[in-house]
Amino acid sequence: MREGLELALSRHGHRVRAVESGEQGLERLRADPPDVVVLDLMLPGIDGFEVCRRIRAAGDVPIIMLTARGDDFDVVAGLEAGADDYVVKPVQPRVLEARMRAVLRRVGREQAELERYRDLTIDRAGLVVTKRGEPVGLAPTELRMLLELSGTPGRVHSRQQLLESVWEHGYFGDSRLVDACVQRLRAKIEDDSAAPVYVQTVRGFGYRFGPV
Amino acid sequence: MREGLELALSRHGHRVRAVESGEQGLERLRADPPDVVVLDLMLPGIDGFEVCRRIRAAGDVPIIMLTARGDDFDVVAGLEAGADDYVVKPVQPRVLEARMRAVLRRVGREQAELERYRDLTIDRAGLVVTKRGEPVGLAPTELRMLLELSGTPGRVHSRQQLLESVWEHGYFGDSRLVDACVQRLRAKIEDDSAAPVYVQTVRGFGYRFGPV
DNA sequence: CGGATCGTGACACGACCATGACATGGCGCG
DNA sequence: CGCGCCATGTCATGGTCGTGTCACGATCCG
Repeated sequence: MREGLELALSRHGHRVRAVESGEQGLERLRADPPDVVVLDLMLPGIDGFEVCRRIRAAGDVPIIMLTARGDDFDVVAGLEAGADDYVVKPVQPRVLEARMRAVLRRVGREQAELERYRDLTIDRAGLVVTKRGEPVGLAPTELRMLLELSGTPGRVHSRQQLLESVWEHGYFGDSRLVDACVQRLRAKIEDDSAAPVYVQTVRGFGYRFGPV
Repeated sequence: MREGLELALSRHGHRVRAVESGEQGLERLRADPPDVVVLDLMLPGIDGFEVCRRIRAAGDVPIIMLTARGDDFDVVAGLEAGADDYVVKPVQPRVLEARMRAVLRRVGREQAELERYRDLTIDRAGLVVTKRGEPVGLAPTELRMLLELSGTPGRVHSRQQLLESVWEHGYFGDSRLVDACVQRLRAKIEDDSAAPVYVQTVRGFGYRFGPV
């Protein structure tokens, strides 16, 4: 069953690390904490409840328990031991995955695709930029500019390239418009706009997103 | 305690109807049978056992009893009166909820998986949306819009994407139609539509379901 | 030192969106 | 079959904020 679940979840894009006992699981947990733990109660060595309590004592990693069908005592004991949810065996990968997503959402750990650059994080899916955890209010064009530049960090983008990629409707105005936009962008994401860290000027050529 | 449980269970997506006496409960039961009854033994008027027997005589609604700690007599008498399970006071909402789910599963009435977002719960299987436990009357298009947005929380959906996914029959009208639909949706699920919590505007890009 | 390049701030126009009203059409109910 | 309600698409309005432009000052380079 373990191998079956590992295969099914892997095929759905999850990184799965399956272990064979509670001891291995706890060790693995210290080395590389996962986003969610799926814990069977039937274990060799220390039992599932004890594993659950130890995981809960060590941190707040969400836990989904696998229990035998109809064993109400296990369910209640499991939840009291600190589990976040339970799934009865035999388990369908689809159901387990739904519960995993629900639990992850509940504890607010939905794994977003976040890019981090020093104090700056960029969420391309949600179009949210945060600086030291605080969201930065970027205007649409400023945001497109940042996305374009940060899409290829370290590469210099000419003003003409930026005019075409950021201003989608073919634009043939003053290329100084790019300067103005960069300026406004810097004012919002840089600590000291006189010494920019993220959007750097390459005199005579254009702009570059750093640090590499 | 009644109000505390009502609040806690409502926040977990259950529709709760609390009453103050056995008579009220029995009356309510006839008018709108619930999926499960949580019944305290300490009641004004007719006592809990009698209420339990009458409920059992009227139908097969599952009953969970609240008993004083360690009172074995109550437990036995309660189960003989027809209760399906019991929980000792003081009761933790989490424990009660686990028992409720266990009992509902036993009688084959497990409710569908609910997604919770603050005061909002979404039942994708039953297509029911509730706000603070009260069902929200959404129009078909509004519901599809909410399901589409909340399917990938935190992700920005462009108006074009929404037109294609929510209005299945390829639609090429004014994309402002999306605005109107969002507006109507907000009026029903947001506390303050001027400061939306669930459906957020991302100026220049589209809409996003939050909270992140 | 002079010219080119870039940063900075001000400002006015316009894009973008919320909001409400209104016409239409579908569906249920009598 | 007719009526009425509700959902839906369209439009107009108003307000907010983003954006393009300009002028001036700072800075860098030859």
